[in-house]
Amino acid sequence: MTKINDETLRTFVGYHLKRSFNVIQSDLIETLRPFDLRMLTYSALVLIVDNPGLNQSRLSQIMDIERPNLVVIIDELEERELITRERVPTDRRSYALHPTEAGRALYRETLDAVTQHEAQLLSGIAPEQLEQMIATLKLIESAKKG
Amino acid sequence: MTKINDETLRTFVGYHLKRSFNVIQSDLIETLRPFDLRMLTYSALVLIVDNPGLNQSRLSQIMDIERPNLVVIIDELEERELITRERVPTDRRSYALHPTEAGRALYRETLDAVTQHEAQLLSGIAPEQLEQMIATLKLIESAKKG
DNA sequence: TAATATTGTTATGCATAATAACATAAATCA
DNA sequence: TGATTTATGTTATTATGCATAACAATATTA
Repeated sequence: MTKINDETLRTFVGYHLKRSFNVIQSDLIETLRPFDLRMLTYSALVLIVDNPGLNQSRLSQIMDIERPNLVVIIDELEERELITRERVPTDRRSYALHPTEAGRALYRETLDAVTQHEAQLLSGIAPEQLEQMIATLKLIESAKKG
Repeated sequence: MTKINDETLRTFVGYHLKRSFNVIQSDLIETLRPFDLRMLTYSALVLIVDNPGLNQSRLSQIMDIERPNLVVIIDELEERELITRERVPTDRRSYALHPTEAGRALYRETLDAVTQHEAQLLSGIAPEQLEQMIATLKLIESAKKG
C-alpha cells in the first residue's frame, strides 16, 4: 500500500480547511440526525431564535446563501412548526421570522448536543490553540471580496 | 440595519471553518474558471500528476469521496485527454491513471495561478500565523473517526 | 406620477456527496 | 482445487448545497 503524495495540495491553505471541515461536518451531521435537522436548517433555527423578528433577506445575508435557497429551509422549519412567518405591517413584502415554543425547545436540546459533540471531537486540542486558530479564520473570513 | 447576532454559532469551531472556507472556495472557483476546471477535477489532476499510476480506488480514498463520484471526474479528465486510464496487467480489475503531456502542462499553469491567487487573498496574514493554523487544522483532520 | 429597488417566490441547473446494485476479477479458505 | 469472499470500476438514483433568471407584490426614489 504505497502512500499517496498530496504535498502539492498541502501547500494550499484551502486544502487543509476543506479536509478539517469535512471531519467536523461529518460529526455534526451525525449529531443532528436524531433531531432530523440538516446543517442549514439548524443554522437557520439558531439564528431565528437569537434574532427573533428578522426577515428572510437579512437571514440569507448572514447565512451567506442566496435568498431562493433559504425559502425551502424556512418552509421546512415552518412546516414543522418550529418557526412562524408573520406579516410585517410596516412592510408588507417581508415576513418577520419568529421561533415557536417548540422551536426554542429544540434549540436548547440541539445546542447542548452540538456543543458536547464538538467538544468531544476536539478534546485533544488545547483551547488556546483553537482560539488562536479562530482568530486566523476570522482574518480569512474578512478577506472576502465584494 | 440592525446587526444580526450570530454569537451562538460563533461558539462552534465548525462555523468559523465553514465561513472562512467559503471565502477561499469562492476565490478558487474563480481562479479555476478560465481553465474550465472544478475543485474536484483540479484536485484529481494534481494527485494524478504527483502520483502517476495510482488507481481510482486509492484516489477516491485520498480525495475523501466515494468511488462512484470519482468515475465522472476521471471520465471528464480522460475525455479532455488530460489523463489516461491504462489496464494493469497484474490486476485486470483496476486502471492505472497517468497524466498526458497536456495534463502536465495544465497542471503547471494552474498550479501557478492557484498559488498566486491564494497568496494574494491571504496576503494580509502573517505566514507564521497561517502555519500555526495549519498545524491545528491537521490535528482536527486526524480527529476523524472511522 | 413614473421609474427603480426590494422581498419573497418559482423554476432551473450545476456541483458535491451518499447508497444500492452489479459485472469482472482477484484473493482467501476449506 | 473449487467455493466463497473481497476488491475494482461502473450505473443508477437520491439528497444536498449553491447560483442565476424571472416574476408578482410592495416600497422607495426621482
